[in-house]
Amino acid sequence: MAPDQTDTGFEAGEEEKTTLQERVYRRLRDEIMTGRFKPGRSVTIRGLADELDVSMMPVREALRRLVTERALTLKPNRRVEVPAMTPETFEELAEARVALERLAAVRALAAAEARGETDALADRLEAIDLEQDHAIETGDWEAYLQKNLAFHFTLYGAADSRVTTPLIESLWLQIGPFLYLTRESLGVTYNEDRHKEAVAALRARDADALAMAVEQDVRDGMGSLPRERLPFQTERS
Amino acid sequence: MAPDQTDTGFEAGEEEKTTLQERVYRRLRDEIMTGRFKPGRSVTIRGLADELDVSMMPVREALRRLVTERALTLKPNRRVEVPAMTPETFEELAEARVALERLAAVRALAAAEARGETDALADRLEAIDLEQDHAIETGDWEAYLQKNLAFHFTLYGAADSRVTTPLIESLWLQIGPFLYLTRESLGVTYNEDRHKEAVAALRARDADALAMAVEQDVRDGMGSLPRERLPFQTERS
DNA sequence: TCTGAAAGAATGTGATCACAAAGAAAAGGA
DNA sequence: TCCTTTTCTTTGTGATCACATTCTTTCAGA
Repeated sequence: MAPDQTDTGFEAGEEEKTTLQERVYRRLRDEIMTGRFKPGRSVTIRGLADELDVSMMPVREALRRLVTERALTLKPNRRVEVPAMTPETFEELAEARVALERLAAVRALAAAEARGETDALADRLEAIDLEQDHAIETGDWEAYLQKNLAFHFTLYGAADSRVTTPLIESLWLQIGPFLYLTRESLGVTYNEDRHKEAVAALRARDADALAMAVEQDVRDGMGSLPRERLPFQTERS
Repeated sequence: MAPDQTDTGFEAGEEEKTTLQERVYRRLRDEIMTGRFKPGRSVTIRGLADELDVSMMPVREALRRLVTERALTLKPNRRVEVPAMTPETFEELAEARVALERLAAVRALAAAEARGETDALADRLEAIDLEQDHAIETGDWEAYLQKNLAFHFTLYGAADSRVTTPLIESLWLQIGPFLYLTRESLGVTYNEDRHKEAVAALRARDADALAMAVEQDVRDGMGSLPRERLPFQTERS
């Protein structure tokens, strides 16, 4: 993993020599992403500093960074909390994902083709998709989400986009914790495998079909969740 | 302006009672946006702290925030600098703008229509556009950019999008300084007025036409700049 | 004149402290 | 029992300092 703030950081991280702030940030983000930080939980600088056995400074900067990335919210009281998800925000996140991930997918195809790595990329994606199928069969919700994330970012990573990819990451950071929170209330159900459609489009060098497969994948994944059973927050919990 | 980090902050700010860090952040961002921070300029915490007559802390947090928003870059040396623009990044920024601003425009139309404010919005946009025309006639590059920014964010602001608008702002923050830097090397030239097309589409409640007008406006604005004369950096300057 | 090592200055990171504001708890009055 | 007021605690913000790393300058040797 790169030592600076520009690395995507979505890969599982080995402990490396970086700044303390960076490690605190990664740890907190990981906990948020996997839903271990429940909305409404009090997040205080001193509390986390004690818990992580560091001083206030690294925690403070990590929290600010997460707030800037919208993984956390800064309330008018200056207090930080895990943001609550509303149906409106959820809808908007889905739309933004469609817009940006279509773009990223098309760019990925162009970049991979330019380097002659399109088929190699398709192979890698296919392998990930197989693992995801396995997760679905065994009903492993966390593994399913993990493989889904890997699929998408492996695809977009091929584009080497320093603009688009970070934007998409920001969206996942907002959606992620919410999806993990649904793991108790939902079984894994999937109608059509859009990932296989995407891989096929990739092999066919069909940008339009690829964009459509990605769009449908996003819509399926976020739209199929039954609204009334999602853990939207109306009050604190 | 809101006291927390979620406000867009693109409006001209009156001095209000916020945190020191917030004011430092706003000031630095404004200087970056208007190109007063030339790429390659050394940006140090202590230097800015002395210059702004505050301690290191507010500057430190403001810089980190700007780095997270990609208005500044954190080099591997841990030093912060104004990022250089490359043709590839410029192209990608344009594509991302098209994707997100189409979405924001369509959402703005829907939201305005739901509140019955579509014509009022169109009126406001028309007024801004007139001012922009004036800026073009007088050859005032800064005013032109300023009015262009106002037009776009007035439109998107109608959507009340807490997800999409910040993403677009992040893109403008990366493009803005670059555009301001071109003010010496370029005259203001504009072929067709896409803003008028956008207003017309808004009045006609035609989402597709609106999206197309916005897309063309973005492409015109960024594509019409003659590549060879843009201040891309290959070395430090 | 050029190259490379060494000394000095400058910088980012992290820790600790002071202070004001916000929250929570306790006490007082009806 | 309920509401208001007061006290005490907790929290974020900003300042200052120490230390290790990096950058810059200086100087010696060829």
